[in-house]
Amino acid sequence: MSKKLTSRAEDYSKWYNELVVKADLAENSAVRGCMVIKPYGYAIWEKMQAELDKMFKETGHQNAYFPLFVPKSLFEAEEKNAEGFAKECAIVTHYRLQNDPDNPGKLRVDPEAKLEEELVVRPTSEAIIWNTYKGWIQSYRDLPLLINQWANVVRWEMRTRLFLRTAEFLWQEGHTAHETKAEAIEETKLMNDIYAKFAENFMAIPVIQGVKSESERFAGAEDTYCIEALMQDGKALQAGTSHFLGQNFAKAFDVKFANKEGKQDYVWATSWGVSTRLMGALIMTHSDDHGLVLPPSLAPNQVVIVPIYKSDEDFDAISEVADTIISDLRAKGITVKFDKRKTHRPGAKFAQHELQGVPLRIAMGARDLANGTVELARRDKLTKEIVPLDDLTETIDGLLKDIQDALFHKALEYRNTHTTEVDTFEEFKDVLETKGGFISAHWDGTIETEDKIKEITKATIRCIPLENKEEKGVCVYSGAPSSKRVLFAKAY
RNA sequence: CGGGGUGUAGCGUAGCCCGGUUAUCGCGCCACGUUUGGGACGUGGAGGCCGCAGGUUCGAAUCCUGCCACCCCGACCA
Repeated sequence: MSKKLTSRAEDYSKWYNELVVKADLAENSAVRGCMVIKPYGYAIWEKMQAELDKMFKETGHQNAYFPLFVPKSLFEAEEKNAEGFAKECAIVTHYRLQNDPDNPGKLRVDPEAKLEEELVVRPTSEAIIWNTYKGWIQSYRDLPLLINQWANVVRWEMRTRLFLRTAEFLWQEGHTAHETKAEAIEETKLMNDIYAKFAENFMAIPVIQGVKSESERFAGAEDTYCIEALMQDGKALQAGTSHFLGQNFAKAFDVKFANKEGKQDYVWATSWGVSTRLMGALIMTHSDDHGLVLPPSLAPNQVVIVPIYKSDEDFDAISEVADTIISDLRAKGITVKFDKRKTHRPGAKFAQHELQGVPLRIAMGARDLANGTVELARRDKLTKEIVPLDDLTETIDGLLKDIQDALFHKALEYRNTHTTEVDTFEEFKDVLETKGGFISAHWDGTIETEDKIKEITKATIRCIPLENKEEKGVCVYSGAPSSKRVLFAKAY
């Protein structure tokens, strides 16, 4: 087995898969297309959950939980939504097994136990939630209703990939109901903004906020806002979405309320979500050939201490100093792990912690004890320095902030140098092929052009960026007039 | 679901074309000893229905047929 990861130049997909498995984040399960998230990977997910949850609650949202199963009749109530997800649904048709008379020791589905109505395993929860909201909303006094749920969903995809597209995945989905259209749109934008802040400040992943074109829009939505990130191989990844659902679900599920004038009106809705896919974004944004690189805010352990010793006496002496360092760091809110395993040599520990992306490593041996120093190594730049034990806590605190910042700016720099404005289709194809990344170009606004470009180049419109200014131009493909540049890329 | 590829120990593999001793090698694993400032070394050891089911043959990992699984490229998608 090679000690290094596969070179990404050779095969980015393989590199990604190897990294996910070797860094102990996740692996494929025995169930087709499903993923086992291992403890280390799950610890990262928990950190993400905690931060998102905090941001949701700060903006007035509450958590709740709705059923995994959606009766087919409810599922099909909002037609566009149902149609959009129909091709990737897992369906429960029976509720009992029995001994198979033809195969002793085996079980079969009891044909007598067929459900009256099939149950769809939720690919998303709008249907079951709006059916419930119907009973919760009667008056404007019940609004806004701001609810989020942490759940698993199932989408029976043809092709799957660890974290990026698994048959079952974990996510949060927010579902809100509002009195007015303006308020619902405001909520949609607010949540997209929260996702952008989370991605950039917490995960150190720069994102572009924008609106989806009609063909990429969520089934059943009036408008889909999104955050788009650029991966190191030049492909784009949709990292989060926030939908303005208009009154589509309110009408489909008959959710009306009495407004201040005493008249009945349908409520306005939003839904928004991010998933374990964000972990894929994390891996593909920051990692290098030594393994994962974690921003300090997401690392289960921000610092690891590796003792280097020959005798038990040495170890005891090092442990004593290490204990002081640990309590100082913890007092400052920094998470630290003392890797005191006697079964592994220092070199093996170094390699493992690098693979797992621990931001800072302290190595301490007899030499350091004598000098009152430690060796401090930072994961992102792979640099090492000898630093004095005095004010080590401050040094580390500063370095962690610096790493968080450096990771974001490195990724931002990459995105900036891989975002290209083009004005001709020749240039479009050339940039896509030779350089990749985001392509900013004029588009005539038609689905036909979008489809044609996709067919020829495999690039899709990732979004119409919110920050793009009005600019007169002509469509890169059709030559028809256009008022704004949009962002194209090959996507995951 | 179309096109291509691969299934040999926990992982990565040799052998297959041209059938023939006890299935190769590396990593990992176990024991003991020596080691420990960047993935240690030595000695010994355990681990295989060679994807599954048939067939051909004195004899099959190897040849034939069928099936299954996985990977890659499409279509689909957060």
